[in-house]
Amino acid sequence: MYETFQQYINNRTTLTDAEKEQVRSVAVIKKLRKRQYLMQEGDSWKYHAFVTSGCLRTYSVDEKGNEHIIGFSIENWWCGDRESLLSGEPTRFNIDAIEDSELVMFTNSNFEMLCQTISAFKQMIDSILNKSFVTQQSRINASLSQTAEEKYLSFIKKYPEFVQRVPQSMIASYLGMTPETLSRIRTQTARNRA
Amino acid sequence: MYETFQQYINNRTTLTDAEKEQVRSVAVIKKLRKRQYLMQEGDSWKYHAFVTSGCLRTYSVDEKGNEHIIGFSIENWWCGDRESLLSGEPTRFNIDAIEDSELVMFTNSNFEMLCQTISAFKQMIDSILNKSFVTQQSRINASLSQTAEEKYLSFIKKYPEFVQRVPQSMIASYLGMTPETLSRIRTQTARNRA
DNA sequence: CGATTCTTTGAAAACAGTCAATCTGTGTGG
DNA sequence: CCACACAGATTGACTGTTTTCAAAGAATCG
Repeated sequence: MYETFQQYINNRTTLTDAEKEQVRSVAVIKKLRKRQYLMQEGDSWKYHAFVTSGCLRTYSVDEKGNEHIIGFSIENWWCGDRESLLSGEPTRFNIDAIEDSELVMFTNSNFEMLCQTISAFKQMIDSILNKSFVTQQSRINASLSQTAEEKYLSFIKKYPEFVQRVPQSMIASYLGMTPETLSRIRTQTARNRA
Repeated sequence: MYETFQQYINNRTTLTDAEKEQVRSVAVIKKLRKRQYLMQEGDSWKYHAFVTSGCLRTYSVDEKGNEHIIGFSIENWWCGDRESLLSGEPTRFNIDAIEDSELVMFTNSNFEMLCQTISAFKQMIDSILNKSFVTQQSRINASLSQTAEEKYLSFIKKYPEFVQRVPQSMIASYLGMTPETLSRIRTQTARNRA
């Protein structure tokens, strides 16, 4: 529902009614069924996508066929592939829906037009990119400095909402371990708490 | 030398002489001796720093005292901590010089002033942040999907200049392995080539 | 040269991955 | 409403990789 995206904007910046309407006029609603792809490896990605409901995952597939989850996107998150968007090259990643989902999408050219005409909009987007950068840096630091158990404990602390909604095997993939390892970590930490 | 930074700008955008002068007028040159800190854990970081010569590393130190290298910065790279810059919180990271180095620095407020007054400058900075984001995402994907050996081979392919300049133990830290493991990987791959 | 730093090597221990079997819960069709 | 199928989670035994600790060997710098 577009209302979710409107709320998101209202919480972050102030636009005039005309500007709000300008944004809305170029937004496209997209619905995805569970397991449906938003983007597949090899596609050329030219959008900015905002999740209003549901949950998606972005992942790569290596030569052995193993999936590696780069990120999850639930309501009020953006998703897509900046690499392909910037370079124009086909994407190395896949995005599919873990739950039935709804998105608000903008083509890149419309999105850039919005950024150029509405400076408050541009500022909001800049701020989001800055925060995403910091989040990624934290994840890199975590991957270097934490043990498997610490990674899991940090994850459930930082993203408790995902634990409920995302299969454990996908959380394992996001954390860079096998589902078996994560399962053993969980029984171990549960034992230690008791 | 400021000339290096001027060249960097010239290669990426076009500024009028007045704009160039405006940038130069707020730039501060900083020299660092090898092993000297640019930033220490707990500092509050309020700059944008560009390396004109030398080499620096950004790293965290965990509870056990182990260092984990988040990144290297050589000439024509930026360095600093966006997390502290955005949040105002003290930084979790350290930056020090691996070689005698020279930087061009801007306070955050001067830097924002430049972005606001010179739109070409702002565009250049936006483009850099976008590219950094993509680079970070690649690194996250690599950390999830590659074996230790693959990580090392990708690294020397992507950053051959670092291999010459940075101690192996620091490359190991950057790649998330111990120096011993990296050393063994190197002798192994050398054997396989022969 | 002497001191320091970095790299290599070895052996043992800790850790995570693989493969296979079993268990659990959910949802669907008969 | 039950039984079955299926996806996901757990467990066990085994293998392989990486870390740890310790010591010896290069390389670099004042």
